[in-house]
Amino acid sequence: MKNRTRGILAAESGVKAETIRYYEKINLMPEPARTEGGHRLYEDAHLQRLRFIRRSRELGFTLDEVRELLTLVDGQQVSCEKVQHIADAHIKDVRVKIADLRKIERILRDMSSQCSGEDVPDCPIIVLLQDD
Amino acid sequence: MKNRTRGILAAESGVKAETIRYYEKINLMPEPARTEGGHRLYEDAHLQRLRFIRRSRELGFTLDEVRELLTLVDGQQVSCEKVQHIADAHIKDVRVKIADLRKIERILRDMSSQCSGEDVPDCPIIVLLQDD
DNA sequence: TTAGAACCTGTAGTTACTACAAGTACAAGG
DNA sequence: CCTTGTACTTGTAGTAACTACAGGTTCTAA
Repeated sequence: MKNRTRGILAAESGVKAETIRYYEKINLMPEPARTEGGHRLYEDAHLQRLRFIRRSRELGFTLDEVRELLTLVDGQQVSCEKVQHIADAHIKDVRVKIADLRKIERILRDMSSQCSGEDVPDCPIIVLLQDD
Repeated sequence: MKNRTRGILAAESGVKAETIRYYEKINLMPEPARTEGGHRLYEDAHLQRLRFIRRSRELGFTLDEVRELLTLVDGQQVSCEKVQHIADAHIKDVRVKIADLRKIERILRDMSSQCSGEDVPDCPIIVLLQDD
């Protein structure tokens, strides 16, 4: 019910004011009403939508995935199946990323442990980075 | 000793030909000699440097970090201490990323498990995404 | 009324590439 | 020697998801 300016919406949603404008530009957020002078006025629906976007982004969904999710939300009845499909695909991505980072962490740890930290001519880390 | 064109260097290094040109533009790779007609001719040193860059990138170092590492390599004597410092800072970054992704994975898993996949009016995933 | 904060617009910068378009060089086969 | 096709040359624009201006206007509170 309450109308708010962009700065207020930013504070309420946790999304930066400039980002809100960006989301409007790429049609992720609908254009709000304006004051006579041209200032944006946001309603509760905007806040709800923006929080949805923020939460989705925090969970690592791309803006395209968020857009898909929002399309499903916008439809009169949400297709649970489709939502779950998007979420499950994303879980897979996240798991792959974790596995990759674990490998990287192990290699970095091994490299660093071989380095005494003293200024010897051939730093083991550099040598390892040069290996193919 | 062997000279090579950009395409050959790309094949030997595992870095795409266009990316090599990009690295030259941002002064990560030195300008190579040219044929009379203007084609680039790379030497072994270029290959070695490019492999170093590729390996560092694979381990998640940013180009700025790679640049720092290369500066240390370029110095007549490598400072092992500085190299280890960069590597250790990067390990920390990687660990933070892994921790974040684990949290995300758990939340996504929980969300998905609450969703039956049937088309009920309020998909639990959507509801959870709307929570603040 | 006036000062200053917050807003408006459009545009450029960020990271690390990738993908053109339009033209030139080179290597191999005949 | 000539042709043909591939690989090369350049500069520029696009990608994701913002972020940061500049230069000007509106709103709010004292």
